[in-house]
Amino acid sequence: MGRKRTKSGKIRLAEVAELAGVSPITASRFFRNPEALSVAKRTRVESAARELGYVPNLAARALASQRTEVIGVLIPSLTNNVFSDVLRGIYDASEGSRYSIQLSNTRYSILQEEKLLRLFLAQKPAGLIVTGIDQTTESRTMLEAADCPIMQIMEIGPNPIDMMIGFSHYDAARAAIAHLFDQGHRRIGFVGARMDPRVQRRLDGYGAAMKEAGLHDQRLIVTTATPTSVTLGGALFADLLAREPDIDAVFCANDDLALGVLFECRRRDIAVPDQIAIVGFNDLEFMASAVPTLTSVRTNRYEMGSTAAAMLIEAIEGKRPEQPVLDLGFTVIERQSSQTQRQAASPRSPEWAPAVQNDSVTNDP
Amino acid sequence: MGRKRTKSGKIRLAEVAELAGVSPITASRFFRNPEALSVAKRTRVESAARELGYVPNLAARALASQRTEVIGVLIPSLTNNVFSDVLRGIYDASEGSRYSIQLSNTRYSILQEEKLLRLFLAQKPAGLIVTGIDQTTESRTMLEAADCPIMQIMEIGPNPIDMMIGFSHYDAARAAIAHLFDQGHRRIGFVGARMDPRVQRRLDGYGAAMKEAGLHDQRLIVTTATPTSVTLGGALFADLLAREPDIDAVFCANDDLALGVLFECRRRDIAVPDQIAIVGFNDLEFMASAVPTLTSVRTNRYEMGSTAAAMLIEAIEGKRPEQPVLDLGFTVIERQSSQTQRQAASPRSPEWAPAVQNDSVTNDP
DNA sequence: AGGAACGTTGACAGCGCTACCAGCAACGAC
DNA sequence: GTCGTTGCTGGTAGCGCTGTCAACGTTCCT
Repeated sequence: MGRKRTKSGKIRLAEVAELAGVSPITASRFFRNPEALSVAKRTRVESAARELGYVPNLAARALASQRTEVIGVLIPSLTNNVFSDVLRGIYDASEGSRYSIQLSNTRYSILQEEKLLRLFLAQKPAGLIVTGIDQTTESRTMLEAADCPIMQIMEIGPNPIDMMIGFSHYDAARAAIAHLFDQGHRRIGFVGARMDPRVQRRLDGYGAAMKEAGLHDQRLIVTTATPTSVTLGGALFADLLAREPDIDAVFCANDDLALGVLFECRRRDIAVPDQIAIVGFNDLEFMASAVPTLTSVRTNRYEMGSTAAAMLIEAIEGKRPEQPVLDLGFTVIERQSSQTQRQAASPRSPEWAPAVQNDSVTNDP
Repeated sequence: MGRKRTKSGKIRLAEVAELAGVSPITASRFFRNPEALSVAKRTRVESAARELGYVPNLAARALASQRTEVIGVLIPSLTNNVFSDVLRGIYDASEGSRYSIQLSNTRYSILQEEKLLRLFLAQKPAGLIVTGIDQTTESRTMLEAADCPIMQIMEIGPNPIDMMIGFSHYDAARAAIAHLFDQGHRRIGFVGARMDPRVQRRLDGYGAAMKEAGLHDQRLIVTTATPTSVTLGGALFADLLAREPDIDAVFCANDDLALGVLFECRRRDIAVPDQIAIVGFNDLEFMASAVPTLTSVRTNRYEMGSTAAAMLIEAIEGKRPEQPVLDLGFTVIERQSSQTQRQAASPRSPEWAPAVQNDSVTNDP
């Protein structure tokens, strides 16, 4: 009958092995651990595989080996720019590795996260990336019991489940407020939307800084559970102004809100930064380009994603990092929107020039 | 010895079947086609599965059935807002279905796309979503030979591989230019970046409209292969102005560029729309919020993703749509940035108000 | 020279599920 | 009463790959 062919006409490992003149198991090893083969067989299998155009059947491999080569990723939003940068890092780092990414959207719900976690874990992923440190206790239990490496990203905190990579949103917010204090601002408002745990911690950092300076005032804080948007930034700022017309600065929980505030200032002919300073968070690309250029807290999102995926893959392959918690820090990028008159008088870049960024107040741990 | 347990301690279908007092194959059917079972057995299997907390092993299922429940998605960019909206639609529509999404990033390279396609096809996906209509001939051959439904998204054109959903970028650009003509503009510049095929077709639409009006001038067109950004919008606009100071409008290939142009106008004290009108493309959220509010061409991105996934799943399950090509149309959203003095004199929304959108020039096929 | 140690290879036996087809009961048509 | 026909159920036989462990040849040491 000659050599058997798989029903679908696809090449199997057995065919490769036959052509190479080795046993199937040896051919199998070639794909998983080539170093274990003698050079002679290695080249024979390699050329046989190439000649036949062999592609391994992942389902069969997963079934036989009792594990998959899938990294599960749980993020709260698919559309938030912040997460797309992180995601790009994750995908870039996973490319070229044998692992593929399985992505799911928790929509900022830890209950949804728990549900998805259960789904993921049931398929024995090779590793898992989850967002933040605020899982349900049930989720935490499952993650701790999981027999694969776990990476928590976006922020750092106590009691990592396994590995953790991010930065302190609390400290970042404090640094932003410190910068505003430096520039002489005192009545600093806070504008926040969505209020997920990380935004909440930024608010906490803001609150702590204000309290220490004896400047805290609950009425300076405007937040909403509504998803963030530029338009919302303008609306929240309008609320803030209506309540507290004497504010001299606004710290926005993210850059979209900051842009909305800027537009609202423009609508009302409020001079930025002379009448009101604006500071955003994340340092999205447009911040450097706005008029005036907008101060923001830069976070290393792409690096966070790529490092997380790279570390996770290392851990999957047995090389656990000596430092399981990595603080990627942040940088307050000071731009025109928060610089006082005196400093703006000798601008580092002329007003009309394509916005140039000047880094400062770095926190690189 | 009692009942056998899987090595990992997980519940297998056989255990469920045993508890339910049916054969494994009957239990299997319960999960794939419950209607085929008698009501009695159906409930027995269901409660047995629940009691044991059974979760099917997808790898075994894929191996035995020779097909996966994976939908492959190939998009050019993970960070472009346009695609994140589409993706969200795809993920939302796939949720609740049995299918999972396998995402890959082609980085705007059709060679990379071909490579990824080969990878995907080798794993026999249940269906495939690819971006655009400009595949390599090799890719096209593979897709046509694939034994799963294929969905092309983002635009429509002749010769669909299988199914197609999108809109005409050419027509959308023409509609935008027609609107500018309506408003009395004649020297209309084009600013484009990245220049992927869809941006190219917008440029073609612009060119055709200008030619027909006898206003075409190659010097009005500024493009670059560089990835798009707000900052780049400002820079390209600066180039355009340097070359053609007498332009009275700019059509931007996307909204980020438009925002950059707006900021650059502000930097140079150019009045918008009085001196120069601005029209963007995609109608991202911030366009309605800018000062002045920015005219744009709205596209139905989320709907595109969700409909594509829903139609694909239907097709996978044998219910092919009677109409395999779906035109989702577009809408020119006219805002302050392109409305002439006369009309602005009686604004539909006061200048200072939170931006309100007024839809018009709809193309809903 | 004998044996241990190492590097390399192969046989066997599944992994958990489903395709295929056969079997059986219940029912209606002729 | 016999013969389909339909609806449901089960047995058999893998899907393509890898874990385990034994066996082989070679080298190096004593």
